[in-house]
Amino acid sequence: MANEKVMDQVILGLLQHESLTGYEIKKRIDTVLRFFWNASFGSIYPTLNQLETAGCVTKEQIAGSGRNKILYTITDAGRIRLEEWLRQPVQKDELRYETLLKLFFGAGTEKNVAIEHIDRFEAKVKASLPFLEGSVQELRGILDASEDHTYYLLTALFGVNLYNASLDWCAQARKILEAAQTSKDSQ
Amino acid sequence: MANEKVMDQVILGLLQHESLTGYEIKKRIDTVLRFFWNASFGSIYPTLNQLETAGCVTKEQIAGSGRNKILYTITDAGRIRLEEWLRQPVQKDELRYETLLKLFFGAGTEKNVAIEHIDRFEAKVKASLPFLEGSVQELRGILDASEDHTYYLLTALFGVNLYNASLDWCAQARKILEAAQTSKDSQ
DNA sequence: GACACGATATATCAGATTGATATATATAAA
DNA sequence: TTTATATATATCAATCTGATATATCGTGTC
Repeated sequence: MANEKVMDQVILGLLQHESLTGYEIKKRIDTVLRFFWNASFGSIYPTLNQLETAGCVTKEQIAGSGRNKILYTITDAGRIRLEEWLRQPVQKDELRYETLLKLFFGAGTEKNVAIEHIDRFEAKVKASLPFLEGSVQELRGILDASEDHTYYLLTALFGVNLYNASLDWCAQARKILEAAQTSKDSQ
Repeated sequence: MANEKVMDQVILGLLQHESLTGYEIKKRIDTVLRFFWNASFGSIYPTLNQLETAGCVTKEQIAGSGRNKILYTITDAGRIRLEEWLRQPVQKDELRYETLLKLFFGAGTEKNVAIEHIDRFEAKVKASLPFLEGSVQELRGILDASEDHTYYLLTALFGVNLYNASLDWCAQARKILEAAQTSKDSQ
């Protein structure tokens, strides 16, 4: 048993809400889970087959008009497996920021290079914030409609906190670099 | 060429500062890079061999007293390769939080389970903050001693911002869950 | 009507990474 | 003396990513 494969649970979690194809699962991950989880087709399709073998999901061929399409539905066994996982303590929360890596080793280049990394990082964060802030606003308005909305709100709120803290940091970081520049210039 | 292997650059970045063994590289990653990057022996040792073959590092057998030990030193080619990478735009900054995943799918269990996840998350963050805050304080005091310190400060500062934002979120999240609990109880 | 383009849809593979395990010595504590 | 922990390298199965292949569908445009 050892370590549960988290990908299994992501798929079961999405299927608990509605039956989906592999392609639709990928889209869900890329939109709603995007800022705290991601996955590729190369892990989604094999995992779906494993879950079917394990009896956690059932396949259903949809013959749209020649194009093949496979709809997956969660089973009772799948729901039980998901619920058990949800109760277990979290194994790992991980941050993997190449931006911080390039800054940490940044003394190897000019300060301008570091500032450009910060500018690009800031631009990415600013581009992502509106979606998260929109989600928070929307979810706060429909909190009573479904228990799900409360949980979605929690995650979106984390994103807003993280991204605002990131923007604060961008301003602080630029100030520190500018100060360092000044002291060096005056040597 | 396509995508540079980031692990190569992490090792070159650490070796730029001082020659190290594979084991010492692992220790550096686990302490100073810990909160925004990590790596296992299974990627460090093979990568070191690849870097040697590519002429980016040189090996040196250290015969301490029977125990084998291999010290790696960066070459000029390695320094050039690192500097080129430092100038290139960041490919990917990634967050991978199992905690948010369990909360997102959390309507499948009781609210108490969600609160426990938040409590454990908060405990982990609180345990990590002192090290980061200590680093910030220390680095601010020795900013003039080395250009490196400015860059180390930037990354430590990001950690402090992130972790403080995380603690804020824990309080917000608990409040939201408690409010939802109340409205359900009063039905 | 022909053509191009992007979205839908599944599948596979090389290369890279993790977490575990194996092996062996050194050091410190009980 | 024994036990445990730190130092040190190495390898492996399972897994994941990013790329690529294949094919259909819908939409816009020349």
